[in-house]
Amino acid sequence: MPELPEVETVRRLLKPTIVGQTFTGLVSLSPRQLDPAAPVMAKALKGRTIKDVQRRGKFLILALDDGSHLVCHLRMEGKLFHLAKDDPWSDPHDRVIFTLASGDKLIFNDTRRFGRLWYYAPKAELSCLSNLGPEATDLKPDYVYKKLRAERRPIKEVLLDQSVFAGIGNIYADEICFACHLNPFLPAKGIADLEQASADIARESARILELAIQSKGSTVRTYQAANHVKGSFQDLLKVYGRAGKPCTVCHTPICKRELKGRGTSFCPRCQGVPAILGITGGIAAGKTTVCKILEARGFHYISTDEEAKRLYEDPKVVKILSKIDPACFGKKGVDKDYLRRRLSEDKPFRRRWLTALYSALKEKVIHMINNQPDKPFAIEAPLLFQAKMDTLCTRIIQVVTPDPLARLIERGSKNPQAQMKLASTNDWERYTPQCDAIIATDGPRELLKSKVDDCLKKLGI
DNA sequence: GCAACTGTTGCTTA
DNA sequence: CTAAGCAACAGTTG
Repeated sequence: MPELPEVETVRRLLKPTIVGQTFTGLVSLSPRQLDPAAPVMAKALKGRTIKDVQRRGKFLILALDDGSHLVCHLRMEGKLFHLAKDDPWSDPHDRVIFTLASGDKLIFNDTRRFGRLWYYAPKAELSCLSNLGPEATDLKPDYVYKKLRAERRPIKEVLLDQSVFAGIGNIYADEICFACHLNPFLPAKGIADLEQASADIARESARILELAIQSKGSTVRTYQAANHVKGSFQDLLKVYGRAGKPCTVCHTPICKRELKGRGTSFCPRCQGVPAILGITGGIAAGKTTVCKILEARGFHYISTDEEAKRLYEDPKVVKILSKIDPACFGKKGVDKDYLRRRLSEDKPFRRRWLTALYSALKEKVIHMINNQPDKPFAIEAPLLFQAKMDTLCTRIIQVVTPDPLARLIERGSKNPQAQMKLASTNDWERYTPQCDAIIATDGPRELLKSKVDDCLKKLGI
């Protein structure tokens, strides 16, 4: 449970139960998490009394009577809690058990073993804290402005940087961006009114984090804190974990896409994130035509079919796909005939191949969008839902045509029946309920243009 | 059963 | 130098 409010909650719970208690030793069940190693730490701690429990960013600090310190970082799922003398608690994920003179124990429990504990001798510099910026609850607008002014990284990435602001993690970074009406993907220096934004960030960080502390932090996932204390701030979150649900302010569906490997939730409308339109539908429905119209309206166009073709030239993707079946790649790229046969004959192979391909495709599309976070996009994706790109899109438009076969013939297709048969695996009708709008491409082109414009207006874009 | 996802961070690689 | 990717690890969810 590890952002600033959660760590502060642990500190407040811990302090009254362990201050005044004296260490007698420790049992380490996970050697790599201690620095220095367990025997050295045990010897140093023996006989030391806990004077205070402090916090710096996401670090917990036990100040000891001789001026030495025990510092703890919980990382993803670490828990540090007090155990009364006769409590029979035991758990396979207990990593360090500190024994106390009273018979009580201090338990460090950590399923994923990401957490760390450091011991610092008296007068030693607490080096694990030395790169921390100011507390996120106590920011000066001037400082924020100075830090952001020359910053090319996306604003959310900067918020997560502990050397700039200490204590903000993924949940609260998203919440702060929402509260400040900031596009989290935008380079910090590219924010329109940076002075205003800096003041907003200073104010909202403190407000949100302190509110979260009052709620004893956020308890997300099914995770139950070992100290029996559950936070309730998850109920007050406006964007984190709410992808697909309506914004509490404007009712636009909350979107989610990756930034620096972290899921990022946001309200496209409240936060001024340019629209990402998903254009889907069956074969020869007129998706490209609609996209061309959108392009003329200022949208950047991505064709997932084109991008998928290019993926086969990307050495990284080839490496991943080769693992599934190396024989798919000859000396000169993909062996198309062989691949086609495998895809049609071998179901498990097909599933594995397509998931890998879709995942790479989605990553590529996200990359393209994030590189131009101030531009709206139209993504043509016949298999939008299968490739799980639907949450990426602020809105999804389905393009339909009454007679795709006729359209194929019109286009001069050599074997329209075969193409229709091939395309039948895309059962796009199944996904109609999940689309925000439907555009029929029958009728003249001028009419289509006005249909597209009406649709944009109706969707509030 | 497999693949993707998860609250963090720091080290390696391009 | 920066930026991205991965590793550390274990569990849950679709």
